[in-house]
Amino acid sequence: MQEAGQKQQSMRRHLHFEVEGAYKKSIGNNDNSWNSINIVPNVRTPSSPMGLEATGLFHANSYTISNNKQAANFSPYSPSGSSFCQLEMLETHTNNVDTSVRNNRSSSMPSGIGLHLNSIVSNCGSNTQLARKDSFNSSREKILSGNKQPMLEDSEGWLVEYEKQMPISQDAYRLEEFNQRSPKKKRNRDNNTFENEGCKRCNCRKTKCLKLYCDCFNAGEYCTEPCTCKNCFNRPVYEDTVLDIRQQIESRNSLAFAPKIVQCGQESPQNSGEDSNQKTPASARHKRGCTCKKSRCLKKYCECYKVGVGCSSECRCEGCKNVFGKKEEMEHIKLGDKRWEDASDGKMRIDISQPEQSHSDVSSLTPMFQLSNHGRAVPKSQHPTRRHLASTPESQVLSPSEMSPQSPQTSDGNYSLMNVRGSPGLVLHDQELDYQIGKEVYPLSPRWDGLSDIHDLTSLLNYPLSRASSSKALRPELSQESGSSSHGSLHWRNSPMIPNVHFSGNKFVTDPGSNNKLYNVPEDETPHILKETCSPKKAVKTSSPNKKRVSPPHNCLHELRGSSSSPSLRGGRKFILQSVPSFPHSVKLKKV
DNA sequence: GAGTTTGAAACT
DNA sequence: CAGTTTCAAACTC
Repeated sequence: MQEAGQKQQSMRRHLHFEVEGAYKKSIGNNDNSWNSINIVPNVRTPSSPMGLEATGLFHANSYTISNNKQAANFSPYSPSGSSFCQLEMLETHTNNVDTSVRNNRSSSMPSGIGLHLNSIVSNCGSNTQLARKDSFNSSREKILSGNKQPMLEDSEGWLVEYEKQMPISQDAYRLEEFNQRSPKKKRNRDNNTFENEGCKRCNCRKTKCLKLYCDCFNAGEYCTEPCTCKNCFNRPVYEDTVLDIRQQIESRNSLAFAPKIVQCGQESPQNSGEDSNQKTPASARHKRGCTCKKSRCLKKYCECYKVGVGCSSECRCEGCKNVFGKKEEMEHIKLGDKRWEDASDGKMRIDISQPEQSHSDVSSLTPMFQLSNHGRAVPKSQHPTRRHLASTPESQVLSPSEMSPQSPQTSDGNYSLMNVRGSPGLVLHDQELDYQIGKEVYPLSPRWDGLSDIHDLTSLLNYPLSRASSSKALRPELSQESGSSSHGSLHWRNSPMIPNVHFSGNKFVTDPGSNNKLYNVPEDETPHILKETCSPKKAVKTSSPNKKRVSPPHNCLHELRGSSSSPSLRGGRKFILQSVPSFPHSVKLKKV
């Protein structure tokens, strides 16, 4: 630490935190200071005065919150023994604030491991993706139970308790207030939101960035420097807090952090007799729809417009004029588009026999932009430079940032990767999706919301699991090594855009060894979080346009299928990803 | 830049 | 669960 400090400029302030011995929370969340946090491992520091203790939290403690990149970057430093870290604040205003870093849940790693699925601005290099806490729930609970740390019963209450134990936090708050950017800067921030920063940052004042009001939090990201929020808890140092609250929110609404934009093409036709826009080329839409009454869906107040999608039957908007697709238009289109379905045999197929074609073909399935731009800027998702988007056409979840005309262009490959990793897209609400390898058919639960890329079953398979944050049910690996790599195996996993990430335990982990494995999740192993929402009642709720809070639609396919006796497989269409030579370029999605 | 409007989220 | 309040972003002046 000394050395490290000496290397730093004299202006640097040092925040010390004991990684192993004490669990300290820092309220040093001043926006500016946040930027300049560096956490340097291997530095021993005095125990924090903070009363919060958490033992055994840190085993791999190196991470760096890079001020330069406006991001919290956690380096995979794992000093088996070193339990102390130094948090260096560069030009910080909160020099006396101890910071606890409960880190190294690979979740926070830039590699994309543990990326939250709902990231909307995954291309924002400045954002730190939140990790699923699931993977370390057990340890955390142990820690907490033995830690006397207040458990979250109420997010606000928890914070209150939290803050009570952190006298420093009060000062930090004052400091923060003192250093708070003036509202005047808000405009600057606004200017930075998309065009300049490439990502949208928040300006929360009262919610501590721990509610869905906060765009960062909502997107599963930590607040970063561009944010002008106050009393922000949505930062890596409060990872546990964030994750707890997220879990709470998810407990209220399991889809709270689910992708808001889905490919309706994947929705069951039955899902509606009315909601057939899924079949339309303009298949992307807002999952819950909007409820605009005055803006006519022509302003960014509108959730649909904001992300560049047309309104759908899910919307309860009034006087919809959405340039990306009016509600009425969407419904009209959906009725007419049959490309998803093979009329001759009633089987649904996606033929992506050729790479480029597959892209174009699939893209044709996601024509939302094509159909609905209406002369507006083409959503970034179509931007040629976004190779991953180009190569992962519609099947992937269209993140708002991708879809938004305002979304920034990604400067590096990160975006796409993250997007693929974290933005599962297609939502199967009512259809069984199986993929066939050779002669075997592997069921993919339609409950899985994450069919993000036909090319990427990995993504597809992983997403739902991620959704099952609290689920202990872990799907077994599909590992369809049965087929030859060229034939039976699904090549998409080899796709450059497909990270070798899979869902292990409760989080995403890189699995170098299983890079080529497929995952098969028996239906009965569907994450309970998804299962539990499968009651007809909830399904109705989901489909109800009047519901603000949405239940997982995908879980309810039974209902969507009608009230047929057996929810899981019967009554619904079954999709089979038919493998053809040279998959992934030759994959057929077959409805059986 | 201040104030207003808007609709989602949260609350009752 | 419907109605209300709170919130932060979007928008207007």
